[in-house]
Amino acid sequence: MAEGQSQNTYSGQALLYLTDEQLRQGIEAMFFAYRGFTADPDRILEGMSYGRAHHRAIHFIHCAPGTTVNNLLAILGVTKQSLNRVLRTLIEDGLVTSHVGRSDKRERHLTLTEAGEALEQQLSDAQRARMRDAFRKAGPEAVAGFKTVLEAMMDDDMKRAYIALRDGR
Amino acid sequence: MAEGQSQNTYSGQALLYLTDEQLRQGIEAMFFAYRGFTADPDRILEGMSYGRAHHRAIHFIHCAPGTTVNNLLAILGVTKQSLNRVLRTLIEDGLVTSHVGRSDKRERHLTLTEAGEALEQQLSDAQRARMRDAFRKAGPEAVAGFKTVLEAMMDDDMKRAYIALRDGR
DNA sequence: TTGGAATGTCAACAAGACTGACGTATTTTC
DNA sequence: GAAAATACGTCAGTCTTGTTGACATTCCAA
Repeated sequence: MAEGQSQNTYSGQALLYLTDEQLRQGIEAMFFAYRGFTADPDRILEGMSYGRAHHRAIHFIHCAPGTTVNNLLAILGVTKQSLNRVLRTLIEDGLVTSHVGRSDKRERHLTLTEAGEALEQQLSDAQRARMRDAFRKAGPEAVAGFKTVLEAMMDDDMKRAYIALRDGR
Repeated sequence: MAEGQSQNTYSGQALLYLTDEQLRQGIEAMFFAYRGFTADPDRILEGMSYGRAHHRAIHFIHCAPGTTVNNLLAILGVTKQSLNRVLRTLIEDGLVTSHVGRSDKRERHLTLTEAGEALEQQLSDAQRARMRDAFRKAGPEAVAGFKTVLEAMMDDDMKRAYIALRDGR
């Protein structure tokens, strides 16, 4: 692990947090933390023939009720065919309703049913509980830093989607 | 988004960063940031018949040269069948070598070949570049908070693996 | 009005995860 | 020394979730 150490020692002390070793730590922290992040909802979903993809769809339909398939596509970053399979099962199972658009009949507007909202609640309760524990342990300043770094790590279009969701509420 | 607001207003100001809305923001930040986090290596890997699973294996073999299959299994959190498929191709392609253990001949010790190290370098350069940009934009205090929150979000055994890797260097 | 663009659906396939069962070599335990 | 446990590999089958390709419907603008 000696490679590339030299290129980061330009100005002595101030940039020590940018050494390759620190960056590698950050990378591994992301990897392990993401596992924890998804563990609880995954556990709930397993055995009910749903997966993480269903969770994501439910999450964002809950946040933006009446959103279109295309809109959801942009947020989730998958192909429409992939999303369609997930949506189809959710609609069949009565968790999501799909309404033909009034002004543009090509569009389908998606909404959670009562059952869908109930599952969303269950999933996000579990995920929030972990996030809340982590936030509480870390304290408000750490949480601010956490969000700052994550935002800086996003692709530009993902950042736009994130900001739009955040400010749209 | 009116549900559950009341349960977090116990003590007025101090815990505002723990509202459901703040937690939801954190959840979405994790989702979007993780996409950015994996985007660059994914782009490099695509078209060379490797995927994210290969990247993860290469990463941790690089970090702990001579590690055993069992060890890697524990860190990656997948089944041996799943890991085996990945390792087999990496060994066939001459990126990883597998040596029978000296003291315990049941074990296989895994190491990156020169070609393997080259690919690791290419992948981690890309991932570190993004992490470095994010860290630099956010500043040292934010980075400290970022790591604190991520660590608090891990499952206990993942945290142990993370700490061991961190302190083992 | 007609042809292109946009939206969404169906079908087939691949990667990567999983379980379960089995085989082999080696080590540990009784 | 025999039996149990461990480490690893492999075959076969399934599931989720991503991909492309082909196609129907709807809208809009030339």
